[in-house]
Amino acid sequence: MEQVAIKQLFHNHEAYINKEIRVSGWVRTIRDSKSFAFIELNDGTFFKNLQIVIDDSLANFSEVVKLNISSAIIAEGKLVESPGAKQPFELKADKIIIEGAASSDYPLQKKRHSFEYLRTIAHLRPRTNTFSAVFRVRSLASFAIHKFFQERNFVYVHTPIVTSSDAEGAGEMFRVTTLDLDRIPRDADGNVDFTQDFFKHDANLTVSGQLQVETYAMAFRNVYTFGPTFRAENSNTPRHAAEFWMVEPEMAFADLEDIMNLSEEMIKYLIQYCLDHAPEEMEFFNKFIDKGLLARLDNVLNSDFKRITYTEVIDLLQKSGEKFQYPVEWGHDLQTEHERYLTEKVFKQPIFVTNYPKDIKAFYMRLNYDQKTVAAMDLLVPGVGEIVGGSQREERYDQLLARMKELNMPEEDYWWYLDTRKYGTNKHAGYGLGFERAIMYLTGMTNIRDVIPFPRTVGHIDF
RNA sequence: UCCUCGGUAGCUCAAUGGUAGAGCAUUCGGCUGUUAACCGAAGGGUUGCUGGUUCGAGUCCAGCCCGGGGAGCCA
Repeated sequence: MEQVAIKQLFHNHEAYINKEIRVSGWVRTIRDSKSFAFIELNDGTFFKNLQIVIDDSLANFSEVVKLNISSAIIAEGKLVESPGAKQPFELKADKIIIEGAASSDYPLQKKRHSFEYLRTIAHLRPRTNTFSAVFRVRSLASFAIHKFFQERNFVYVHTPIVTSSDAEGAGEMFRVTTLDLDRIPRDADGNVDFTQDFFKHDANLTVSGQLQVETYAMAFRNVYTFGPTFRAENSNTPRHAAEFWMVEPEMAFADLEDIMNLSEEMIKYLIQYCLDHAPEEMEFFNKFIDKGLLARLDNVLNSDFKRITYTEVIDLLQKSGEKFQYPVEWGHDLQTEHERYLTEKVFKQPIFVTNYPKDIKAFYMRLNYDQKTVAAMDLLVPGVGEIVGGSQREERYDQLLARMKELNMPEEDYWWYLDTRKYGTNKHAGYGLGFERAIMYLTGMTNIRDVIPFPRTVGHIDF
């Protein structure tokens, strides 16, 4: 007898109709009467459940109808057309094998739970509709990222997770050490003696693979990283996590315009891929999580992202007549309220804001000819905020070194980075995409903790 | 870290300073095509913790703990 995945049934049930098949999975719900019952079975391969019909001719009928939700069973029988309106077919089972019954204290009920509660049972929440949909989309989106870049001949580079220095001042870092914290070795000056540590040097978890990946762009031309990133910031918001994934493409012989085009194309590709490969899940999000989701994604697919300079944004905000809590002034970074006003009130679509003042951006960004701004871009989207941040890099050796000295950065730590500007430098550019923020945007989920299987945030490292 | 809202049964939520409740889940019973099935019954509570005000506190006050949202920082 053929073991069939429920996904196969939904995609091609004609091939199985009136045939004997075997399925296996977890019970989502059982509706029973005196002499017959319906079981909704989910086998993990598909968002929808298979309805199984049983009657009391089944040897273990009375035992089966008493099973609790999430019990694991194997069912054998004939796939038949269903008289019920809500499903085209169902399994008329003549044998149910109980693999593992779920005990009666199983915490998930058939009605809805709050996301807050589900976070406390992160090991069980993938069995719910919402999280099943979220994490299938997350999987598809990861694959789509690779597919997008591989189709364009980008080389995937594994940049290090453990690093020796604060790569770009991107944030507070997690320290990596094997030193005995109860007996920390000190040098003559009383500082921690890292020569006795594992690497004979202080070490941290990466906050970005950008500097390393730039060196590979100088060899392979177009490259990308896609991996975990760590920030030890004490930020407690629905958009921040201590461990998250980032996609960082880098292109040689490319400028700001090129990476804006690339990231716009990438976002659209991601959306299209998920719509094509998880239509049931996307439908579910649209119906239960975010009513305007599909219309919004459709709008994104069919429009060009707006591009506007920082200076124009400041002008626009100042002339808007809108009351902002924080003053709008050239030289200050845009506040969340400003970004929201732009994306949600004015443009209602993703926008690139470009050419920020150099003093509010990172040292490696290319200085524009006005000497005041750098060739940077942020992609802002309604509801989520900044989803992509990128720039054309400062490829001029003297210019880069001068900027590093201005910021009192230890030149000797960056000798290898500076070398790229000595040996065949060229204009190049790249960006970072916050993968979880992209998932939030794709699904309509509003908390980053609900798009990471086991989220790590300040004070939380359960599971 | 700051601001703000909240914490009542396993879950989702009610309860004017005066006997702590419902739906779902659980257990038991009923029901011949259900669709978060339905009908009946039962069990289930130190109302986050500590202290205070009061004849009387789930409700008012203070401190603490935990959670949500907003801000900062960023992706």
